[in-house]
Amino acid sequence: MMVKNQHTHLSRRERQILDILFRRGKATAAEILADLPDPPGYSAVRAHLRTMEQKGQVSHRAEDLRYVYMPAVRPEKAMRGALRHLVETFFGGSPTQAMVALLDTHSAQLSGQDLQKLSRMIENARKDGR
Amino acid sequence: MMVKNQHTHLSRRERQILDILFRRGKATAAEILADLPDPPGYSAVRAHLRTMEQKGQVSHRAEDLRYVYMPAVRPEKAMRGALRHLVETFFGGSPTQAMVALLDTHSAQLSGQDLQKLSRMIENARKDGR
DNA sequence: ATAGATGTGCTAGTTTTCTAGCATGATGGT
DNA sequence: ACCATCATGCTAGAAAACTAGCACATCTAT
Repeated sequence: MMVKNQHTHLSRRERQILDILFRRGKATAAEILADLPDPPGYSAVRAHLRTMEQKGQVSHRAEDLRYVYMPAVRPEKAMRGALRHLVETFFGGSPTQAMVALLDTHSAQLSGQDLQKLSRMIENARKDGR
Repeated sequence: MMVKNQHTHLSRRERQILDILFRRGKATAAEILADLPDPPGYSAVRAHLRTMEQKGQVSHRAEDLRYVYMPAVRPEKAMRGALRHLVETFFGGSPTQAMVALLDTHSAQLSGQDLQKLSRMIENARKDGR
């Protein structure tokens, strides 16, 4: 049914809430509220969650007498979409450029072990490629 | 003045428009309209651009008798923010994971040459690291 | 010089988003 | 048993986003 970027329809608050859910995996209304920038009232958050559930963006289950919400789309899938969108928007569609930037801006957080792991992965990709 | 993610305040349309501007570098109202999903009227786009300019999100200059718009923040900077946000949201803050995913989902578009280049960069990073 | 095409600015209205407040039910401690 | 606490559902109003339409300016070709 070709729903487009899925990401570009969301309203401001919806996007913020979904991001939090992706980050945490799952969360209660109160937890979401705590993470929200320019936090509104508790009621507002719940109202959003309810409408988002209706639109099929999140789902909930009762747990310990309260609702725990989670994204309705598989994180894997959302991640791929976000990645593609970012590569498209800032790197002219070149994943290589994106990786270079990643390496560059986050180098401080990369351990020697991480780099080794990456190195190996890349070698494998090269072998597969030809 | 500690403006937060900058990205999370934007309204739906504003985000769409800014993304287009980052992708194209600069664009006229008509070009933006052409790229916009669920395209509104031409007037609506111009109105948005005007208010966005007031808010300091875009700037324009006259060129060939028409206005050409561009992002007001340096693409470099916006890119870093977007990258950080994505790493945070989907990869638990681990740039390595992000790179793995990138390698994974875009492998088809990566040439042997690209991979070689990456390999070299990573080697360099390792040397620097210790 | 006049009509058509294409651009801008501005205003005002509709629609969507966002929010608070109130009514209600379950739980747990005193 | 009762009150305080914390949850939910729902409704209605405020605020922001979104949009179209009109008036006017400039250029181009007839």
